[in-house]
Amino acid sequence: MARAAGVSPSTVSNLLNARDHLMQPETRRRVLEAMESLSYRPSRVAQQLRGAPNPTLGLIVPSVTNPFWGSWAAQLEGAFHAHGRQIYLCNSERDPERERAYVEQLWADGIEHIVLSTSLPSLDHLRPAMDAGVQIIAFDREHQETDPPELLNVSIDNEAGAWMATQHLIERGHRRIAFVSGAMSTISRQRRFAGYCRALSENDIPLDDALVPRSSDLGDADSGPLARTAVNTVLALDDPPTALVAVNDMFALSASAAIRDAGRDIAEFAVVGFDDIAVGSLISPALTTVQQPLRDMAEAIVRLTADEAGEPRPSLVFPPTLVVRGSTERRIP
Amino acid sequence: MARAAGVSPSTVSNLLNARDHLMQPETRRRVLEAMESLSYRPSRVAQQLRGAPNPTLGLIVPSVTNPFWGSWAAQLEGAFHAHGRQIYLCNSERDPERERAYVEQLWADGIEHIVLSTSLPSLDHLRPAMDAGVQIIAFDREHQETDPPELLNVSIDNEAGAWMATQHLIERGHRRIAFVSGAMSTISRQRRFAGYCRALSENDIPLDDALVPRSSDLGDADSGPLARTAVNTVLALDDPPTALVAVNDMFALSASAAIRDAGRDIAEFAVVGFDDIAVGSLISPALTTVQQPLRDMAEAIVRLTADEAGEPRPSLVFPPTLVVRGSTERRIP
DNA sequence: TTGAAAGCGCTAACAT
DNA sequence: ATGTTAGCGCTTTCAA
Repeated sequence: MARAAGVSPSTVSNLLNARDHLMQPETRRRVLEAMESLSYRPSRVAQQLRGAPNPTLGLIVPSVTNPFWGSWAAQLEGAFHAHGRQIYLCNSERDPERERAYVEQLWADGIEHIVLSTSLPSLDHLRPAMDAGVQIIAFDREHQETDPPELLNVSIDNEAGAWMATQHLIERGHRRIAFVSGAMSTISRQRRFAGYCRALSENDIPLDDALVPRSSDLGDADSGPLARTAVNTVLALDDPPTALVAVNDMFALSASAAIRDAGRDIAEFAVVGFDDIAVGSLISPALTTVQQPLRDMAEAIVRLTADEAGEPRPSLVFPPTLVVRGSTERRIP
Repeated sequence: MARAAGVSPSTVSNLLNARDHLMQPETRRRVLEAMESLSYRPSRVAQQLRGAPNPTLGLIVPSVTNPFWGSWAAQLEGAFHAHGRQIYLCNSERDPERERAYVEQLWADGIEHIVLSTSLPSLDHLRPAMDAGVQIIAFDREHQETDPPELLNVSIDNEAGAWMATQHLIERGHRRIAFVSGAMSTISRQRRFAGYCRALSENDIPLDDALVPRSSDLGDADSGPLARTAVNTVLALDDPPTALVAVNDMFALSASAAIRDAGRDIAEFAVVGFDDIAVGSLISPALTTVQQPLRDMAEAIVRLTADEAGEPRPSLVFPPTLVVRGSTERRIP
């Protein structure tokens, strides 16, 4: 391009990088004019080859179909937008191979920071990228003993959240409480289940495996069939539950639908979700759920990525909040 | 890297690009070994500087918070994944400036195809990128007279969809039908409104402006307050509506919540949405809505982006489908 | 105040 | 069967 303005590349570069104090107004004008008429944009690709960082942030989520992940993406996008930074969102379906491919693609595009919202126990598939200096921030995944030291984890206390949900039901008199989830192969789900177990145990309610239907499918893309099977299983028990804790709001809604479809009155049943998706407050009965402080978490991540490397940066755990609504109105005498 | 394997760069390049028929097994081994031990990945940045295309596809959506856009993103991602291609999702909040910035960022990263799911009437802000050869495919935006010829539009027939929704209500006996939307500044919303008007007109029902509350806010991120205001306005009329058509499912759910909050029995009211988000079928009453054939549309886009340039590629319009569920059960005698 | 030259990592044409 | 060279578009000395 520069050539077409009748000046040397370095002159253009100088102007581009605000090193134009000493520049002849006339020259500047000529260059600016040529830029405009050619609608020239400096090639970020060339800049990156020279070592400039790609300012964009990568965000990988398990399933954009689940509105929770959409809200999280929007929240994080908003927080970074306020700092003039953009986000590329990637959908992994929680497939480690897909996750690896996205991380390597972002890496290949020179992106330095990736927020990985996938709570898989092992992060081995990301080793090469991490070794190459890609900074990974894991979201929704509490710190593990075996994690590499450069990994940052940002999460709520999932165990505490599920404990609150379960404790709330117990306080309303429920003692037969099902736990509805897909596969529990992620760290956050394991923690949620642990919170459920602790609440039962603290209240001297024995854990009944029959109330925790198992599945090997995560149900991220579609919780419907899994929740239906689970609900039908527990409703068929001799001593069926009067309440259920779902591993997330989509499971809660799917389970509620299954209860209705089984001909039961949903008002006779208490349901608690997890995540606080927007529709939870629009439906009837409105969904009691556990809320994550997404805004605070997004801002913490903005700060983490702005930090100069080298400083000690601990993993962060945020407190969840129980939001009580109509779906847990009923009290058991 | 190559240097560290004791061979020339071209040798590495040859191997990388499967031009290794004539290669000494011993040499190949040495190179492969060095790659492995350094966990070497060819720099896509350098490759792009040499002219290689970035295989990733850009997808810009108005609001990842709306589950419809999440489903669309997942659908398109799945279709491209089947062809070994990845997608970067960007959230524009329907802000033209944000949209422009994302398009230019994708352009700067060497991405050639962008699916732009924003139905703004003018696309002037994207001219520079389009002139530079970035292929833009507009989704949810029917072709306009003033569109540049290289623009491809992929959309449903929004007018027909809204006509079906309104006609359905009329057939159930409703004659006072509100139209609930945020700002109608997008092409798809204008078309939907046109379909509503045509159905009324064909049935000799006068269009009553009082049943079409106006707003200047699109309500993409949060339809709640807009829907609430709209509902309260129409319910306060002397001759209030018995049914409503919403511009999308989120507005339908928000409006239903507002009706309930106003103390009305939702069963006395008929509601039709638009988009068929997953939760619509999980709630009670389940939401009657207009479905878009997302799978077909995603596959059409895969084909469009695979086409060699130069072939004539017309804009595509798909037919919507009315999905009747419980929210329009009631008949007016 | 501006320009010339080198080099980032890769590929393609050409040479050996 | 492998190496050499030039150049993609930019930035950064250094020189003029």
